[in-house]
Amino acid sequence: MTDNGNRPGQRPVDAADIVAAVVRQWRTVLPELDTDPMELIGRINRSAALLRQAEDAPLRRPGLTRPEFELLGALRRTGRELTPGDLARETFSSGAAVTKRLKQLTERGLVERRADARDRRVVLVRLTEAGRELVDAVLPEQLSFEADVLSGLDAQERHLLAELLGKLLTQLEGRLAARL
Amino acid sequence: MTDNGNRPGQRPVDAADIVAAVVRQWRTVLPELDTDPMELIGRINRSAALLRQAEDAPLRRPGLTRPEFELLGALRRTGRELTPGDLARETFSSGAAVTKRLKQLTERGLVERRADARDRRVVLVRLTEAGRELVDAVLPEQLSFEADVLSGLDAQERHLLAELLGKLLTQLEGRLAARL
DNA sequence: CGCCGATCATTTACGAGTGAAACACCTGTT
DNA sequence: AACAGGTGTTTCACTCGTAAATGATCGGCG
Repeated sequence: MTDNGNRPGQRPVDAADIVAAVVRQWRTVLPELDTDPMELIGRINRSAALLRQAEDAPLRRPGLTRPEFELLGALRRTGRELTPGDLARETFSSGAAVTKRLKQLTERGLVERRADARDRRVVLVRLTEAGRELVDAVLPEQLSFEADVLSGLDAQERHLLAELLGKLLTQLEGRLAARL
Repeated sequence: MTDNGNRPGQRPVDAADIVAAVVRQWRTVLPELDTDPMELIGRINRSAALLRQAEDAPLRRPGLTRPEFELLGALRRTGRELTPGDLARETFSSGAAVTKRLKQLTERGLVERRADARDRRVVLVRLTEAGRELVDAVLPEQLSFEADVLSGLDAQERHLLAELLGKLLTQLEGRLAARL
């Protein structure tokens, strides 16, 4: 494939991103360090931070935050009513956070709560018509915006990257679930 | 060309990670959606979240948060005194956050502030001896912990992944810098 | 020299998330 | 039937981050 002068003892990375610069600094100060994990984890974190910062442009227009949108999205894609507990699991946030978001989204008329008939502890949450319409309107914009942001990579690179991250994620999910 | 049916093995989408499951849900509900960006961005975000959640184990022992450690690391790897403004740029956080962290780290005796002689607006921050020792003690542990977390991928996959993310990051940095 | 806009750090007010406690309710056991 | 323990949701107290305002200082320009 690409031979980028992968000489042993010398690193293949002449990349221009910030993480590469940071790693170079570390190596000049503490040369015996194994900096490999930084190159990967640092880049994942940094990419996520950059994406989070910019990616939400189409969401901000209707005044949504990303966690709010993910909550609405979970309801939309499952197609059924979900409990706050379900939503906490689906969006990987605490129950308390879900309660707060539900409060706001209810006030805006995007979701509705109703009591469960059989078990009165549980609350069932569903999208209102307005909520469903909002998700259906925003999601394509958001996806096209994201596609644009990712357009610096060609389709093959994107798929390869997604595949590798999927593999990593599968491992992490198993490994970290075990630790909890 | 995107015949991404549910045939296992043909597309890389038979992955078992959570993002794949989410994408599958979206496709059954809104089949006309181009879900490709989700597979990539979703996985980046989710990986970052999972890593953040677990990765900091060696940091917590000495009672450090990750942002605090990154501040100390910036001082250690540059080898010079930095101003709060520098630190804000290096750690990608707001100036106010840096001020708060400096307060705590100063109280713990890990960093020191001193006034700049030429320009009395600026403050120069440096590691104390204890701070330097702490970074040097914790960093190898942290890196080895991270290497362990990443061990589900083999070396070749890790390097390929790091390389692709580096390319993405380079693009994002340019693109998003332009938007600000 | 003295003012004016710019720059740097800090303070302030506030919003959002978290873990733990509180509350309501269910279920199996005696 | 009553209770004990478990589960689901909400509330509470707290921490952390941010944006905007504040205060101090610099540099240039009339």
